[in-house]
Amino acid sequence: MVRVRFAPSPTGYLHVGGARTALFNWLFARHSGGAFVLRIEDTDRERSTDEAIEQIVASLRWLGLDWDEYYRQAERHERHLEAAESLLRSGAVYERDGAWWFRVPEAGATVVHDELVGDVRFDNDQLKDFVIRRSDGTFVYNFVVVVDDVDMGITHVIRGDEHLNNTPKQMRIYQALGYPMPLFYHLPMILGADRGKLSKRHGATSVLEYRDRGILPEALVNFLVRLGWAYGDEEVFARDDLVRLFALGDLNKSAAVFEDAKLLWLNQQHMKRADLDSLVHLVEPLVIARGRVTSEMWARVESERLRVGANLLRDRAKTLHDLAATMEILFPVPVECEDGAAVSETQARLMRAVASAIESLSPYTPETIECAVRGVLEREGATLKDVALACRLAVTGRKAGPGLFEILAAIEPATVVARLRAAHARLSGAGEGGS
RNA sequence: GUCCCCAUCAUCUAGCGGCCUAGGAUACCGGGCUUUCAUCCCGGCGGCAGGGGUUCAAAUCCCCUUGGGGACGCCA
Repeated sequence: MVRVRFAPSPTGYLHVGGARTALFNWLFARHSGGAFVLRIEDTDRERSTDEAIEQIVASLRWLGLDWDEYYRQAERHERHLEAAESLLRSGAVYERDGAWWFRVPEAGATVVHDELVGDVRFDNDQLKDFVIRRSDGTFVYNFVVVVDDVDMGITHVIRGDEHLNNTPKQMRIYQALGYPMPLFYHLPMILGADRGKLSKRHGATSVLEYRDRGILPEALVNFLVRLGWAYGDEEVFARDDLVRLFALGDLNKSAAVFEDAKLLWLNQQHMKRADLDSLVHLVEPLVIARGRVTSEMWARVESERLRVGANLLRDRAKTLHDLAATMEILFPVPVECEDGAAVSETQARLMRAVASAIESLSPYTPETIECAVRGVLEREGATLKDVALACRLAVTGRKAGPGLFEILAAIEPATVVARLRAAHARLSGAGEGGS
């Protein structure tokens, strides 16, 4: 039975590097039908905070990484003390200045068998005796991690590269306690664009920041898993695919740079594939948060209209915020025109004609709208190019967007007609002294 | 400084001795489609860090150099 754990220290938010470590552990557990344990490593009472725990939990939940067991390391103090006392009795540990020190022999070497990196040899003379229990009575990471991993039956320790140098110390503890060792996998780091340690100056590093930027969790998961793992030439993976295909043997051992461009592309890909109702549901609070559409207005628009609109608009959005911005036009709010081409008097007249032609259309569909508009154009001797931009601008406020007939059909006819007439009045009214 | 790890296009990667005059993806640049933008499709640009070996044959194995990263806490 596979048992793995993710063991963050609650000293800050969950960053994308930690999230990827958690993801690999979770994928391996789910792929193998094993257990995924979340263990909060809060033995440093100075730096651990409850807020950090809440942030980490919220991040994992948002990513969809569910755990089967949950532990707080600080709550296992009695058990740690018991293990440490046995080492004190056996002489592997001695007390000095109130702290408990683990004795490391100077001769020989300790070889770490890492399943990813291979055998790594550390000469023991580099290892010095180290503290396992502070003088305040609390225990130190290198000791408790071993006791907990053994007690929790962890079979595979999959963790960040920075722990490779700690592993020989931990191995000595496994040996002193007479415990069997798990398999070790030390993952390469995620770097910033300058190949340095990923930090704030590279942009967002917190998982929750990506949520707030309108990234879908499945897109972040897809992006992170591809930092160090590949399945042939495949790029876009649904969560189920990952669980099915993931294998530790396919992990890469070189560090990867985190770059936003591909994440945004993946986000678009996942938005294109997303269930429409879910997408509409996700974008609702974002639209309302923009301040122009109220929740009452949202509730009044038929859900089918929202689905159709979201479907048309999602091909043009990299993030949920992009989608929210364009979804606004589906509601009866004043249109704010971006700077556009000048609209001629002819175009203004045509818009009025279009408004009348579609005013009482039934059914009101892209096909019937196209038919009506083309009828107007034919009578007026104009082409679609003559009115498309003007109508689009009048109705959506933008120069670019979905096909004209599709987007007109997605908006309530009364709103469309009102916007066309308002634009006509604004344009021709100026010449007639205003009205 | 000491120790450890890593090294294929700008970036993510495929490659696990012959299938490689190195494949895919993002980004970028062209073209197609279209009422516009996007999606989509087609094309282009672009890489095995350098040097030694081993081998009939090396991106793939070994060594050195260089470069990058990490660890050296009574942090995790």
